[in-house]
Amino acid sequence: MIITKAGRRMFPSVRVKVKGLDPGKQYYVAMDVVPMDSKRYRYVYHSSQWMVARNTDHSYITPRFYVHPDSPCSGETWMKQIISFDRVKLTNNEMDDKGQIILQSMHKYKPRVHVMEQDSRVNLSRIQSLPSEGVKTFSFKETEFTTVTAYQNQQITKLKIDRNPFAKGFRDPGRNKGILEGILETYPWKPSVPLDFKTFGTDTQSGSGGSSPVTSSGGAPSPLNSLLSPPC
Amino acid sequence: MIITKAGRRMFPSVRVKVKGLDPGKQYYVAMDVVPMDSKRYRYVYHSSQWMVARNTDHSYITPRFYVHPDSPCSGETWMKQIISFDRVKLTNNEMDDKGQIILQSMHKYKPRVHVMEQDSRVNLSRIQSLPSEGVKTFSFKETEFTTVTAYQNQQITKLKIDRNPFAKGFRDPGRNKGILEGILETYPWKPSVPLDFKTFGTDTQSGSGGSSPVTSSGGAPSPLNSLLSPPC
DNA sequence: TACTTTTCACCTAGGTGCGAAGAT
DNA sequence: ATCTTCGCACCTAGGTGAAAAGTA
Repeated sequence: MIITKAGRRMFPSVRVKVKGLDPGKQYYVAMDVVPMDSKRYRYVYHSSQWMVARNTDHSYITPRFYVHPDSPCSGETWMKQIISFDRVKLTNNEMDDKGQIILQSMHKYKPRVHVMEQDSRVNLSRIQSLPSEGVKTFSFKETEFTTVTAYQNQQITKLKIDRNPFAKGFRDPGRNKGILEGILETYPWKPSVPLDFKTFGTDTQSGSGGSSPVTSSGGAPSPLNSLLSPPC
Repeated sequence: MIITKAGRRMFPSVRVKVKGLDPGKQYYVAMDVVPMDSKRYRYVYHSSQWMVARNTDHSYITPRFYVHPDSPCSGETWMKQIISFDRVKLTNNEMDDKGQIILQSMHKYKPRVHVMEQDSRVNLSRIQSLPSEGVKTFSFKETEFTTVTAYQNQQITKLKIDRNPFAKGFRDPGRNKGILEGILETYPWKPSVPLDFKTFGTDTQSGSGGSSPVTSSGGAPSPLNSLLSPPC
């Protein structure tokens, strides 16, 4: 994943579905990115793989949280939409003052998604760490990535150019779809099983099914629903 | 002010400063637009003024609220920034389902700003009207406007073209600044006295001073301040 | 006649990878 | 030698009033 001083969006972005929430309760949904290890990597071109370049980077920085802009929002609303973190920005600037997620280049990371009830009456702007109760954390092996300041691999570059609308200007219209393209179009980008607030605990990986059918109840819409417009 | 089926931003937009809030408490800030009367107007070009065209339009629609996207937010944060409603959109489509503010063309309106404490434990998505306590409402004569689907007055058109960045393409670079331009540049667009949550009651006009100096206290910034990023 | 709707060129605002230049 | 930064052309996304066409 590209990181820059000014901050760069992730592509593809983290997108999840959630179930098992109480439709009437209010929740915050947030994301952070944690290191897989403390190793620095380098990409070996001729063998097309990442190798350990150096070990033990010190200076562990407490990860920053990105709170989903729809927060806080009712369980009902969270559950009926895809929750997309497409505005998260990654930076390598340790002095960043724009609340962006700070990472080191040439390292491996894993995004996490947190779902927390609002009514655990902690003032989110004052606590030092995530509350230990009323929070569920999810992550997926499929979303692990390596940070770079410039792409190391032609296939990744092509993937981004072909899939990211903002890179359309670099697309090569003359060429037929290659092997990679074929793989991409059938690849299951994300598990079809929604995050289950009731079933999973902290830092659990998904993949197998959860239970807890979604009770898609519905408080009657009121004239003032627009108070939280767009519907939230 | 232009209104369209798809929704049109206001220009200039409503912008306020607030003081007298409890820095530690959480507040919602919202805006709505209420009719000045139930009259329909027409613009008489040769006398350059709006005349009553017809009286008593029935079908009073409950105004929609636009909640400022930073809501909820601490009093401390609200008070240290200009609160801008530049993303509000006005529409003449009574069937609008995007939460936009619905108005009738050729009528006169007045924007209002509401500041309310969060802890009045009403679920905002379920109540039928604004709570009667813990809410302060402000409005300003300077912000009254008449709705149109096309400008009726060349001076207004020129004003918008000259001041709205998105209308830059229509600017006439050859012409010197006219009389209107001169007036505009010295006009006090908004009162310099911030809204005082403690002093004013419901639907009060500003203009004279309020008391209540702002105690710009400051809870020490915590690592998790970014939980509400951008700073809020 | 008196408004409203639609389409359009022309903007602002900002997200891409490229390639040259910079840094260590 | 290896990684990072910066300016750039080229996009997406969407906010303007003009002018033509629509409505009643």
